[in-house]
Amino acid sequence: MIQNLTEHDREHLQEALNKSGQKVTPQREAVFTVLLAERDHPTVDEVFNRARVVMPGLSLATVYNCLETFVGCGLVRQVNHERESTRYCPNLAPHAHFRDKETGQVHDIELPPEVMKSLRSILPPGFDSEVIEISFLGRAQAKDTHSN
Amino acid sequence: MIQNLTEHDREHLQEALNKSGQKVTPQREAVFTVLLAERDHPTVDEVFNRARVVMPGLSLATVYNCLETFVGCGLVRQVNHERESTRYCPNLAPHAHFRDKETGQVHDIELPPEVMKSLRSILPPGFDSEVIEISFLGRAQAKDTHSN
DNA sequence: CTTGCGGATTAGACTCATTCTAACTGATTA
DNA sequence: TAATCAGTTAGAATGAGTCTAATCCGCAAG
Repeated sequence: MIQNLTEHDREHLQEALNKSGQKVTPQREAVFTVLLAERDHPTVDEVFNRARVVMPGLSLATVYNCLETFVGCGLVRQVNHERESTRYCPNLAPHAHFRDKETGQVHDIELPPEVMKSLRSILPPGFDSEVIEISFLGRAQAKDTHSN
Repeated sequence: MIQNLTEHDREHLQEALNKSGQKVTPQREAVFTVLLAERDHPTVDEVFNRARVVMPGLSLATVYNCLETFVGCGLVRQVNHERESTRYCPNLAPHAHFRDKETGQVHDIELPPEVMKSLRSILPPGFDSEVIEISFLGRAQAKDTHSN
């Protein structure tokens, strides 16, 4: 069931949008709510279907727009795996993604700072990187703790 | 200019194909040759255009087929970046990819074993991974040493 | 030989995630 | 009230990749 945003999350949304000169709209709120409600790295279609329950007139194009906006102002991250549909993830802490070969589920894997550091250290001089993407493919036997 | 395969490379191709019960064909040879000739992570289209010079009748579908076959028998790796066209890379040593934001060029970054190890160590128990993909996005000022 | 088989190749149709376009909405400003 | 402008909308367009059905070709059996 989709809860409303907490006060804190609403502020977070508003602040991020305002900072890049954009407004909070009912559609953006709905999409953001969906993302926070079930942190299972949904595809655009999944977000669309979940959000439609709450806002029937919502269009797919708007979901694309909202998500792009959120990515642009740093509210969510895109997760790409091979050429599958892009997924979205509201976890902003540095983390890698683990994709279960069998279930297709995506799990967040925390990235300790020292690992980040050792990764950055392998770049030859002259290479300056802003974004590092790390993804594992394999099997997870874990009884689903949290699939963030 | 596209050279022929060296004896060594041809054997490598033949062995890998035979091992998975497939044959060396002129098309596969042409595609493999293109991949080895310019190790700049070409897209399927780029491979197609380069190979056509040497083999005019070659079809795009065949290039897709050949590349898929090669990936299947471990001859080349796929390189995906966001949702851009898939690129192909004949470098089999463990390495990460660095994508230049400006030029779009992809560079290989060597992955020392200890970094691989530290990466594997961040997986919680129960997570078992076969493939690790690491990609950087940023800017490289390096005067192109080698863009493998 | 020549026939038949199976893997490989081919052209073109198809799929489907994503992007684009042009019209519309609704809040805010002049 | 009119003009403006960001945001939304439906549907068309795009384009990488996949599928399909026909053909090709090398080779083993007759």
